Amino acid sequence: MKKKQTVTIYDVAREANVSMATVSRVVNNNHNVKPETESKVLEVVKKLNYRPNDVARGLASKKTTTIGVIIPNVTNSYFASLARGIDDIAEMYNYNIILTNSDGDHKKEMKVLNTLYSKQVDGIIFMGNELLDSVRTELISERIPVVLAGSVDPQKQFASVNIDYQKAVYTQATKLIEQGNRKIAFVTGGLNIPINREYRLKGYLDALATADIEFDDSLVFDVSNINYENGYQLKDKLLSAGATAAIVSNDRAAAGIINSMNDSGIVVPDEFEVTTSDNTELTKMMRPTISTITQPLYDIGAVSMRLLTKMMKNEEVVEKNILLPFGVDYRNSTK
Amino acid sequence: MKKKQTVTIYDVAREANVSMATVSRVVNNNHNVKPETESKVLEVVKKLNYRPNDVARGLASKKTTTIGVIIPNVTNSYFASLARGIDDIAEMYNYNIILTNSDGDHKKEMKVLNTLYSKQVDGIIFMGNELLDSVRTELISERIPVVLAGSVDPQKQFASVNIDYQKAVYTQATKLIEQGNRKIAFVTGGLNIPINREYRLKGYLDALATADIEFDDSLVFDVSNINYENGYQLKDKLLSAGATAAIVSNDRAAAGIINSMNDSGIVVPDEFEVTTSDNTELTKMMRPTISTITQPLYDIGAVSMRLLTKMMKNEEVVEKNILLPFGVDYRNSTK
DNA sequence: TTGAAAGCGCTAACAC
DNA sequence: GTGTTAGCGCTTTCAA
Repeated sequence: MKKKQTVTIYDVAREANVSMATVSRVVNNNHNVKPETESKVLEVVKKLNYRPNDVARGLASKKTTTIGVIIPNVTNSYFASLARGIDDIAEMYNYNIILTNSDGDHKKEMKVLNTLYSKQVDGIIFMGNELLDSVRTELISERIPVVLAGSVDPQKQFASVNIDYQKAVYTQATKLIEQGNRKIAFVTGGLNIPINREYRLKGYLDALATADIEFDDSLVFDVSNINYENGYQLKDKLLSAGATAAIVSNDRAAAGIINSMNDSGIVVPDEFEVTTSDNTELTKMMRPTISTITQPLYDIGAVSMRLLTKMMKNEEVVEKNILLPFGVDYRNSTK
Repeated sequence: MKKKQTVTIYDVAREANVSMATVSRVVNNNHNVKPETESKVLEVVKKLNYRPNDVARGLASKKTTTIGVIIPNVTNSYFASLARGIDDIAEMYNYNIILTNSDGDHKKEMKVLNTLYSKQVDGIIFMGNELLDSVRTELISERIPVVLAGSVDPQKQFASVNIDYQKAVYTQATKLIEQGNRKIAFVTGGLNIPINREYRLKGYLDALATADIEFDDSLVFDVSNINYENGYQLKDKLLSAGATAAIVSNDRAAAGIINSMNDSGIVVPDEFEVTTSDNTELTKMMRPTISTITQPLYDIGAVSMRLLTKMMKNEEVVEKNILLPFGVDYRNSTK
């Protein structure tokens, strides 16, 4: 397979009897070109089937119109939804995304950042549960715009787009309390992670405090690798801790808990209530359907990308830590 | 935010008292360099924190170590799994992927292909249900390697990685027939799509023929936009056509059918059996769990990428249309 | 084993 | 409004 012979800006210039600079102006919609010249150039562009080489452009202009997206795992529909929002807006602004999976592994994050920098990306959207110091340092080292999407940074060092997780959990917990639950389990994927420790857990604690319920730390379940299987395994512990409801921070884990309850004859929601937080499609497909925080996942991605375009173009950014509105849907896993 | 001052190969050369060519050789692991020279250069590289500029490299070498991945929708876990396999192998071979969503829209596919070509990608992995002629033409026009992942091309014009869909459906249908079903619905997302028309449907017909059951076309349900909701709506039609089982080509649609059956008191699998084909996580989370073809999704992506690396390096490719082994898992949506 | 030098295809001053 | 020209940072002959 022989590679196609490429048509360059020089070929167009020669054929149209103008200079390369003029062709460049036309191709880049620079208006300082006489209409007749422009149409002549355009004609030749079409005739020769000229397509600008973005790599050469990138080298000359130091802009690649490519951004890096670091995602723990595309296979996780929470992140996939964000990625979709990002890509759509990127396309709208003529950017492309280089997508890389990190598995939330800091070594991989470091490595990936380095290759993204080598590729001269114009900006970075970072998703991850945690921002290790080394990664943080690396992230600012190149001095290109960075936005955290659906990922919190308590230090607020970076621009970010999220919902108010603390308030969301507070709302869920309060509702469960109003329904008579006094022992509500809090199931989370690692309290070492800021989003869980600094926001979700606080929302839970706030609700308890408001209702004058004493905090019982045996009701906090810190499941480091939170997934369906681990959720499924959790049933006995939940029950023996005396919990009558659970606030879960991951849809698949919530599904696991519900299935394992039902599989052993415990009726959800009558005997045990469950709420979750991502509103992935799964929450509607499960029986019972799962009550959940409704996060605008696509929008979090979309807004992140929009914010990044502003930063890349040095436009004014009024608020760099954006909180999008959220909802709480009560479905059939709660009374 | 001022952009960081960049260290170039020239800086390293000067500081190490060698030529740019030598630095280039060292950085690229070209072995024709005296060990002492090499270590001296490496030292300076480290000291100056030199990082090669891939854009400049790409311009000079005409290789970007970046490939384009065209995917209908990352949000669909079938494709997300493929994408994950692709990215992992890409990383292993030091490639990055530019990911773009096409929604299976041919206009978008054309547009995206053009921007990928502008970005000088070294290869393309294409996913999509259908290969329109215009897209086909565009796909070969640039003469760079292309692999279809989880996407068939009856004309076998492109390299591809798939499973034997015909045989898979044949296996499922035969099993349902053995269990006594005579009226088996075939639910598919568009017979205009080759994979459904040329492979899946044929597998279904083969099974009927083998069992000497006459084909009844009122049992074929052509749902163009196949998803959970449309599956859910299908129940009445399925029942009034007299079907006692359904072979569905999409997990979410199968979930919809099952939920709607159960929601209206029809017991799956006792009164109606369902099989599906993607083995996404959902099939295990549903109650009843769904019997399904088990496709090695991750591997399809991984093998596609591996194949592409071979093509990009002009290595010999023994078989360009790869069929990976599949299985059929019988779970609780069948007797 | 090393260096010199010519590009790769484009943009961006700057000059006219 | 248009052209000239000097790079952008690197790879790759070719020659030594």
